Amino acid sequence: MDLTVAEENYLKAIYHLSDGGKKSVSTNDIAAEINTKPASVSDMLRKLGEKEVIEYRKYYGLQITETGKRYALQTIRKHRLWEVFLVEKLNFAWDEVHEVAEQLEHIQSPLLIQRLDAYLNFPKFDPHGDPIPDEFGDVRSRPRVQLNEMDVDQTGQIVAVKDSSAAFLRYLDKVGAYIGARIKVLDKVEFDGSLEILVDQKKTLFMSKDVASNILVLQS
Amino acid sequence: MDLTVAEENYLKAIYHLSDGGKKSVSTNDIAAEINTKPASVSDMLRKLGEKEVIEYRKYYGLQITETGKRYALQTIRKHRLWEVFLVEKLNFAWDEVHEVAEQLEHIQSPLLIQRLDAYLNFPKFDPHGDPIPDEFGDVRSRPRVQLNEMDVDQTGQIVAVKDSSAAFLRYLDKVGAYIGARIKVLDKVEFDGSLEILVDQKKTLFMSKDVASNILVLQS
DNA sequence: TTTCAAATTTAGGTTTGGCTAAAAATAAAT
DNA sequence: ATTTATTTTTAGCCAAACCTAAATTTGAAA
Ligand SMILES: [Mn+2]
Ligand SMILES: [Mn+2]
Ligand SMILES: [Mn+2]
Ligand SMILES: [Mn+2]
Repeated sequence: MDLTVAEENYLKAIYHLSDGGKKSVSTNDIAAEINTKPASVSDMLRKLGEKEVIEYRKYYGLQITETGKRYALQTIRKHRLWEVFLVEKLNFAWDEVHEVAEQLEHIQSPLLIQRLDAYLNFPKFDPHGDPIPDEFGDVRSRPRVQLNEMDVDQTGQIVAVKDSSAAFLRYLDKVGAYIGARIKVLDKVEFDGSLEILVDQKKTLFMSKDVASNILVLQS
Repeated sequence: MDLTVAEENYLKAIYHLSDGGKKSVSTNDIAAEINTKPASVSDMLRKLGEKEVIEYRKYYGLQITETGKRYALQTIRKHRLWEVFLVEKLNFAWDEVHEVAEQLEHIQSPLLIQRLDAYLNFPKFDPHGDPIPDEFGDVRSRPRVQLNEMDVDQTGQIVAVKDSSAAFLRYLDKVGAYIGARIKVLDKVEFDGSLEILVDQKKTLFMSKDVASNILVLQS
């Protein structure tokens, strides 16, 4: 069976919102995620149910099926491989890749993805630190915590960002935070949860709790 | 104004069939070229006329406008740049690239094409020897003749193929003809137009007139 | 000049993926 | 146990891009 571009986008949104199939997802949440109206989502859910990529019970939520998960992961794999290509080979900044990858992820050609993967040297993570599923849909996830949940004096390495918006990524560029940076929590303000961190043993940085909650750290 | 994928494909077909805007094109020819029914073509021609990318007079032919030409050349540029990428970087064979390039040519991102062009070192020709229009739509065409029209003892270099079908390209691979090969016409059979050529001063090759007519040569 | 075959267009229908407005179901609050 | 607010679905439309079948136009042949 072949999915349309719209169906691929819905499935990807559902996969993300359900946290990989764990949580149940609401019609309104999907509508917000992909910028459509709830009425359109209802319609599509019926169709996805008929194609058996989700299990859909009207008025109650939906579950993504194993088949659906495979399709979603395939699209995510393509999205992230293209993001790596754009950054590594075409010198895109990490805040410029998302829109283009949203288009490229729908190109149909197994050979293309296989060759691209090899050309990029089988990368395991995309420019935002997100893991790239292998061709069978297996994801190697690393244990990671939100920076705002770390305690004073704890150390680690920035491995990913939760928010991939251009605004957030450019802010990180400006203050000198990047994937791979070694960090240490120097201070935490009780009142608002903001914190002071040391980056690469030389630069100190103040950030709000909101910013910190979008930075994911591998603790050491 | 933004064109849909279908509109881009129609415009590209019209550009090719009209030989770059020179000849007039028929509804049936377009239908054959893009595998649709004449009725669908009529419908689309009306729309393209309204968008003023062609000048359309019902029952009489159509002319592609300057605007239309610019769009067509933009799509052709993207198609050919992607073909170069697939062959040079991802090790696709020259008979494997067309279908994928048909999809990639519709990705919308001026930055992507600009970077891709630079990454490929501003190539002037695609893997089939066709010229790549520059970002302004200017095409640098070389004078070239069909191999079947050359006379005995004339020499030259294969610079392009007219037929880019996988079947034809694989045939050329098999017999050892390729873009860049130096050739000399050794003999021509009066009866059926078939000919014997010398490739790279070492290998002789017999081919039908039909095959020869799809090989384009820069004479020397 | 009439006739006729081929090319082309129009009419009417389908699928996909949207939309708005209205109806229905669920869940929360009295 | 009702009422009410929220969520979700249904009903009815629309546009794009195709289709088949029926009309129309054109141009060539009789
Ligand atoms: Mn992305
Ligand atoms: Mn990413
Ligand atoms: Mn091609
Ligand atoms: Mn080509």
